[in-house]
Amino acid sequence: MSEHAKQSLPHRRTRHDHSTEIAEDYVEAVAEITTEGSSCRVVDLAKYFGVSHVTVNRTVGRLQNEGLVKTEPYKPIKLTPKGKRLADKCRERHEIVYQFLLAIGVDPQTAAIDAEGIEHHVSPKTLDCFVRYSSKL
Amino acid sequence: MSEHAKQSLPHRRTRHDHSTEIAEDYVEAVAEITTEGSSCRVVDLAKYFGVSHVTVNRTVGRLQNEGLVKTEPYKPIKLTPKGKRLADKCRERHEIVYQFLLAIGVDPQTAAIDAEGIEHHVSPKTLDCFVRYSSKL
DNA sequence: TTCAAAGTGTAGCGCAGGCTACATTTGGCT
DNA sequence: AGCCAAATGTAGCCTGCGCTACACTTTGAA
Repeated sequence: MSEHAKQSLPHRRTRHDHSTEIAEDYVEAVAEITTEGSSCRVVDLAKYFGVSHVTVNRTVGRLQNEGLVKTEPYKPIKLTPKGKRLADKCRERHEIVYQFLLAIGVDPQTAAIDAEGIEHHVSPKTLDCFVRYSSKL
Repeated sequence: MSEHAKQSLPHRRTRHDHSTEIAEDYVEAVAEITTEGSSCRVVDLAKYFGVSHVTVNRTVGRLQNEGLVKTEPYKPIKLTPKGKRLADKCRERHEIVYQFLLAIGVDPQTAAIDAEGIEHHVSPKTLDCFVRYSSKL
């Protein structure tokens, strides 16, 4: 019975975070695509995520409302300072998770896939443990 | 450019899995609540996940369509054999992830929370690495 | 037995992500 | 300049998860 109270906290957290994950994925992608040469367009993100340009468009609109990106019609997508900060944080975390998976013996391709899924659910504390372990080798 | 093809696979996968995660969480919860004495009711799941009974009701309906659970109006929720199998698999995977986090030095409470988020994104290969590491201590 | 509380079901709303189909703008090439 | 293809925008639909409000069963206690 009091099990429920104890359990509900983790679950509640997991559930809500979903739309945040997408925001993180997008700013990460915008950062990566932008630095990779030219600018980041809707079509780039559509290819990157394997979704239609419509989905990208609406999501970018949401991110703009949240102050993470900046766009004008038919113009490239840029990160705001806030978006840049988030992207940097995510990129760093992503790298830590990826390197950690490699460190425990996961093959690079699997590590790349799993890191994508895992990164959003790793708390700072756990991330610390990842760093500590990776650097121990 | 060919970067995109390489990248889109991991992302596509991550994205789709979301509704599957909830199915996994539900069968896991039903299994846990049911074995903990009496039967699993809508209200139990609502408390467990910290959501309204309406949300539980609809989700249980979906899971019934997918053949994971069985219910009749005003009756308890039971797992089908298929649901039981999934629940067992998830429980095992969950435990592995949790124990692994403890093994690398994460505190129990944080490990419980992070395990909830991480478990759905761990591939069999990575899970193997987790097992190997945990048993190495 | 009766009746109120707890549990469950249903209607209907919002948000977010997915899509196709169609309209519009850009941009490059002849 | 003109035109076509690619990129972008818009309309409208579906699914899934979240909710409140309200209706209906179950159930236990007076």
